Amino acid sequence: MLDARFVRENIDVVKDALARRGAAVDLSEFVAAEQERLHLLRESEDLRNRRNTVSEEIGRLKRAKENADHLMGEMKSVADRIREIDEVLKGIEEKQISFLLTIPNIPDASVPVGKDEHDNVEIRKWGEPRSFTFEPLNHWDIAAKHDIIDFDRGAKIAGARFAVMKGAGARLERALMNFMLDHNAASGYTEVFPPLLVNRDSMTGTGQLPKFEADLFKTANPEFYLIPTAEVPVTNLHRDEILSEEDLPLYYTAYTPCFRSEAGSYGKDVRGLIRQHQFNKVELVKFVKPEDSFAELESLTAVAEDILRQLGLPYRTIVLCSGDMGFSSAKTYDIEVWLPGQQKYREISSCSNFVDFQARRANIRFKRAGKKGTEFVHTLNGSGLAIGRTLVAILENGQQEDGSVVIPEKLQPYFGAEKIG
RNA sequence: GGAGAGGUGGCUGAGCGGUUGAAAGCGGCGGUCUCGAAAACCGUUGUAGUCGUAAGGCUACCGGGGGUUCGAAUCCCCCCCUCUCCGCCA
Repeated sequence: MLDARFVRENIDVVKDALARRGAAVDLSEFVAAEQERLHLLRESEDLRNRRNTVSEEIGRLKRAKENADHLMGEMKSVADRIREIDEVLKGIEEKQISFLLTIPNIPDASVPVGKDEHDNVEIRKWGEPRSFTFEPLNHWDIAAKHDIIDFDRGAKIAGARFAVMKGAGARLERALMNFMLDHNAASGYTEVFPPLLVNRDSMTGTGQLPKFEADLFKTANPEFYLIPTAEVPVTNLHRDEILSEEDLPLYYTAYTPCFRSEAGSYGKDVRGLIRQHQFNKVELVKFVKPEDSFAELESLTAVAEDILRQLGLPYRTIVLCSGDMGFSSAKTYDIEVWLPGQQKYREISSCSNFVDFQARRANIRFKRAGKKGTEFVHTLNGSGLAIGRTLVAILENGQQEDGSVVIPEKLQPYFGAEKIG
């Protein structure tokens, strides 16, 4: 969420920034409401001041056994007027907050301006896509050959876009989870295993709500939301907290299943493991001081990239253009892994700096030693990595002419074998 | 699921209708003392909004939301959370 005062004092900055995102937002109504709000706020506070003073006087009179009826009568009407104003004020504030909650973050100046994914800019590339002496298969064909992913039974027991991992497939899923967690922990991230169901406040804190309710799964009674990413519970770890300067930076890593209804994505990646309603992911989350956050984004992205290097999977890193970034992000790098089955780089990680956008929503602050007041922390996160897609990449990149799949060396101790088949 | 207890400042803990933004203690910060430190003593120590160039003023906040009242941390209603006991369960 953007700061109301910042918006009213920087209308043009906000307007320009949102235009770069392709979001044409009309701020005039907001600004008018803001003026009205400040006006009423002053009136209400003046009246309260009067009420406080006079009420004290009434107390004094009563203790002295003197009559205070005329003052009490006057204060009754003052109280009524305060109630009236506050009701209007409350209406304005609610409207403003729900408006601000739907305004996306301002892109950082270093983000390339662009309309959609075609305007993203590649900034790094690692590894060479392997040249095959045979026609490389899609992961679902490889999986079928070894009977390690059962899409049909996934559909039977749950529905479309659910899969059952089986035998070496299940084992590979587990091996990747442990490998990634160990890797991230060794990079200085504290491992956490959070709740997978969260309340509405948490979803609002990280920006999923109120705007993207349709993308989420939700329980009926009592009402909980299934997390679409560990970013939600882990970032909300410190919601409504004031951290001290020496606590920062905080680094967390978490494995969780992720649940996404992905409304509107139908027709895309209908086959295979790429787009599922439930998938596993290891996440990286940081809480940092504002002046460090862009350097912290670089180092976070480097940790995620290193996982792919350890696994020997070719990838490239792109910086998302202003029009393609997520709602809450100020700057995002996507890491894309090479998939021979598709002859394409596909997203396997998304690393973002949210600056103070989530921190303001979730009220996560810190206090500098020796300084008065508090500041919002900056939050960041990135996948490190999406497990299902990593598994896809291993199957497709490791496939051999005889149909077997070579497991990356660093993963073999976790997997317990050198190859599948 | 049933029964009970409770949620107050960084922490412990008083207050239960009128100088209470909140006693007291601990902690933190500054100072006196000391070669230095400890102890002791003195002072200070919440967050946010708003007005103001500033100094500072005002307003709000005692789990959250409503209500009663001239006035609420204190009274009433609803909700949330924590703890204890019983039941059930991995």
